[in-house]
Amino acid sequence: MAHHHHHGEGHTTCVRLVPIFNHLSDEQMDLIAASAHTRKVSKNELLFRVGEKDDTLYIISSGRIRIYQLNESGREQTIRILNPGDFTGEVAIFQSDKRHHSYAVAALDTTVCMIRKADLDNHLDNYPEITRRILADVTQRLQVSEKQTTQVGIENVASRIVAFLADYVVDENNHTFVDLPMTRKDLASYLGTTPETISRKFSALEEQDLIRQHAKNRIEIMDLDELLFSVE
Amino acid sequence: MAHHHHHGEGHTTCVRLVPIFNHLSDEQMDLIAASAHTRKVSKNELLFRVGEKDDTLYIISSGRIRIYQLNESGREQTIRILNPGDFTGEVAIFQSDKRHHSYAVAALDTTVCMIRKADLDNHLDNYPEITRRILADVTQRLQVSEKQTTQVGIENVASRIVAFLADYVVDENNHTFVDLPMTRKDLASYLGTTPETISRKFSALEEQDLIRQHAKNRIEIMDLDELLFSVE
DNA sequence: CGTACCCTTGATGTTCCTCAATGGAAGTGG
DNA sequence: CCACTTCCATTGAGGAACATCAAGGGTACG
Repeated sequence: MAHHHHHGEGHTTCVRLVPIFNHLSDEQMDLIAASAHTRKVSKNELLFRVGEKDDTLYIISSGRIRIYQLNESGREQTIRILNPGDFTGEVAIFQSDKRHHSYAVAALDTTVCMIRKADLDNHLDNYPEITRRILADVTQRLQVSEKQTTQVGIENVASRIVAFLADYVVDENNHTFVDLPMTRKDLASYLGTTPETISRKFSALEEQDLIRQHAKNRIEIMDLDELLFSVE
Repeated sequence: MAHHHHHGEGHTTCVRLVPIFNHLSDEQMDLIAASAHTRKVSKNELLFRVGEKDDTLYIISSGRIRIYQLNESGREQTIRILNPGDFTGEVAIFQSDKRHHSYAVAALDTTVCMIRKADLDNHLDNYPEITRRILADVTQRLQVSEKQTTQVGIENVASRIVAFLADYVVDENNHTFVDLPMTRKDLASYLGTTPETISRKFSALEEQDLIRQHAKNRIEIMDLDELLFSVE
């Protein structure tokens, strides 16, 4: 282990952070951490882009990564937001096509740790449970992605916004709040619409006294049930 | 093995059909087939529905299954079409929530073979490679699902249709054809639109001499590049 | 202190959905 | 095999939802 100390503590931290590894013993996690490398990505910097060859598993140590796709006219569809403990890089696992099909950009200054496929394969052989956990995670993501497709495909924008808000509510002192984890532009991209439409829908919900916009990204939900009902 | 012959040959057939098992030896596949059960589903019959508890892996032996979701107003979003050799049932693998989040309906008279989670877990323990292959498949499906989200989110209907057609082209005698694997209604559901809009877009493409509609589900592509270009 | 980006609101236009009517194909039962 | 029903596909008319273009003010950041 000692010869890896020059990498800093980041590896150990992020390996312990992520559910696919944290069933292992400390010694086992240290072994995995030893195979990891750290990369810092500044806000707005790309971690990878469409078409790039890559066989790396990325684990977010701190910060935030946004995964998106792009069409010919330049419009973005945000696929996923990665927070600390989340990982991506199924490209490294799915063998027959190792090119990225999405862009990954840092939404904040971010630190990721990376494990190369050769090392990961070793770990998977040694600890088959890791494969099971990755499978559980990817399966969960598939569910979320299919739900997103359905939302974008058959719900109107108001419904999509409300469904999104409902996923992010937290309760504080008998009040219900949502702290938006992204700008309206990014929210629009995630919900398959435009910032202008997001803005208008929020205003409309506020006029109906269903929500109240406090700070820019802090929204109070007056009555969640009523809000959900209003868009059916 | 002999005591399983009364199940018929279906099990063996479908276990051999599916890429997640066909790396195994005949004897190993026979063992897995022995744990499978067969179910016949008539056209338009549901295989499972939203909210049902279930811990089964379904492998399509023959026929076709359509997976879809439903919103409160009754609109359908088709998520996936399963053909022989395809499987579904990640619900059986992802542990924490074992309820279906989609409906599965037979688009044709269909035979599926089913493996229960307890048996599957056994197989996964005995042959870790199966987990890797399932992971590869789910990862691939995640890619497709994310692409579908992007299509539905930021492309107009004409683009979605053309992208869909491009995925299904086959060449015959110097002509390019697409045999639509479903009705326009189902295609509309898959593309997040309505049958009327599908119909109109096809007519428009035909007026531009980009396609020609022969039999109901047989479409000739006059020039694929031109067709792709026309919607950019 | 300026610049750039984000958010909001208005005016306008397009896309696509909804409702409705019709013709045709496929399936069903006599 | 034909009459009947049912579903599918097409086309039209109308309208709703949303995108686009444009301009304004607010805010963060160098």
